[in-house]
Amino acid sequence: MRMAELSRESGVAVATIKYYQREGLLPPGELTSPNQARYGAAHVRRLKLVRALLEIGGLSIAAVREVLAAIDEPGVSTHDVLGVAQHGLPAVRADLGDEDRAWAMKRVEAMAAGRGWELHPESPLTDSLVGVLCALRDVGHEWVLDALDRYAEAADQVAGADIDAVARLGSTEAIVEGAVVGTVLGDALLATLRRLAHAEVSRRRFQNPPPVPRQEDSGR
Amino acid sequence: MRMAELSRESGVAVATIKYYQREGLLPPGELTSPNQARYGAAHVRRLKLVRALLEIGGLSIAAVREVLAAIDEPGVSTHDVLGVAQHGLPAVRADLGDEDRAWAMKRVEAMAAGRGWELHPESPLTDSLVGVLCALRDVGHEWVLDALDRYAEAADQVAGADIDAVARLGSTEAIVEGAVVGTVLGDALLATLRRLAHAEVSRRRFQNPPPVPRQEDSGR
DNA sequence: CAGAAATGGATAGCGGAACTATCTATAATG
DNA sequence: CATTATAGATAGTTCCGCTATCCATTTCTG
Repeated sequence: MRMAELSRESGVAVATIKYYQREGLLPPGELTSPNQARYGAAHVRRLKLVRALLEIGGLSIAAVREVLAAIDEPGVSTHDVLGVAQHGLPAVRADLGDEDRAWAMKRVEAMAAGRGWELHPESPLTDSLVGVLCALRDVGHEWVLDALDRYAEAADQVAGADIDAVARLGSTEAIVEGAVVGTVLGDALLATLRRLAHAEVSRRRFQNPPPVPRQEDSGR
Repeated sequence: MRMAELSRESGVAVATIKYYQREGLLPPGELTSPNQARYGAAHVRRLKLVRALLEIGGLSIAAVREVLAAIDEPGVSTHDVLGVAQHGLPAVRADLGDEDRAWAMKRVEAMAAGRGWELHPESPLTDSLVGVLCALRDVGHEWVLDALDRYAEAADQVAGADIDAVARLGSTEAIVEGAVVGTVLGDALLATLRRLAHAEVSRRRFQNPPPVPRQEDSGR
C-alpha cells in the first residue's frame, strides 16, 4: 500500500499523514527505495487510533504522542499496564494554596478510606482529584461532593468492568492498547451515557404523570 | 470593587477579564461614570465559574458562552433544566456512513431497551453516542461495548445522584447553574475517579500476593 | 521508452483560539 | 496637581493543528 491508498483507507489527508509522521505519531513506511515507501494494515490501524484519540478523546498531538509511546513500550508487566497507559494522559493541573489542598485532601482521604482504596498522596491522579474538588468549592458548588461516594462507587463498578474486559485480551500489547483506548474513549462514552441518563432520570422524576408500568421504575 | 481588586480576587489578569467581557462571558460592571465601573461578588463568582469551565471542563470560549447563556436564561421549567443546561455543551460530531450508523444505532437501541430508557433517535446526544461507538469499532476495540450495560448502569446511578443533589438546591437559577457545573465538572470528577479506581482494581486483582502495607512501591 | 502522475522529504504558510499589550481619554487619589 | 487607575478600542502574540508548495526521484501509462 502506498501513500494515496493509506490516505483513502484511513480518511486522512496525505499532508496530514505526513505531518503525523513528522510528529512521531505514525512510524515511517518500509522504504523500498530512497523515496518510496510501503505501508501496511498496522499503519491504517494506527492512523485511526490517532484520529480517535484526537477527535473523540480530545487529546492534543503531544498527549497522543505520549500515549502511543506508552503503547509501544515493550515488555510491561500485566500489573502496571494501566499505570503505563495513564502516564501521558492529561491531568488537571492545580496551583492551589496549601489550605485548599489540605481541605480537599481530607475529603479524598475520607472517600478512599470508606472504599478501602489505597491512596498515593503524591500521585498526579490524586492531585487531579484535589484540583477538581477545589474547583468545585471555588465555584460555590461544594454540594456536588455530597455524592462523592456514589460517584466513587460508580467509578469502581466501571473500573471493574474495564479490567475484566481488558484482561480478556490476549497479548500484553493488546492489553496496553486496550487500556489506553478504554480509558480515553471510555471517558467520552461514559460522559455521553451520563447525559442520556440525566435526561432519562429527570423525565422519570418530574414528568411523573404516566410512569408506564414497565419493569423499570424510579427504583434504581 | 474596581478592576484591580476583581483581578486580584479572582486570580485572572486584567487584560483577560476585559477579553472575557468582550466575549460576553462576564457582564459589564455598573458604570459610575463614562469610564469607571464597579464590580461585585457576582462578578468574582462568574469569573471563577468561567475559569473552571475553561480549565477543568476543557470547554472553549464559545462553549462557555453558550453554557452561560443557558444559565442566564430566565424562567425555565424545572423539568427541562437539564435540557437547557446541555444545550451548548460540546457533543461528539460524527460523519459516518449509513451502515456504521445503523450498526451503532442497533446497539444503542438494545441498551436503551434493556434499561427502559426512552430513546430520542434524532437528539444530538444519541448522535454522540453513535459516534463514540463507531469510533470504538473503527479502532478495533469493539470489545469495550461488552461492558456497555455496566457503563449504562453506572451512568444511571450517577445521574440519579446528580438529580437528587441538584433538586435539593433552592431556586431555579441555582438548579440550572448546578446542573451545568455538575455536568461539566462532574465529568472531570468521574474521569479522575475512574482512573483511580483502575489503579485500585488492578492492584487488587493482580498484585494479590503481597499487600505490602507501605505507601510507596514500584511506583506508577 | 517518453511523458504524466505519484511519492518522500523538507519547508513555509495559514486560520483559529486564547490571550496580551498598547493607546487614549477620562477619573480617582494623595 | 502629579500620579495612578480605569474603560474601551485596537493591534499583536503564541500556540496548535493542519495545509500547501517545492523538488528530486520513482513508478505508472500509453
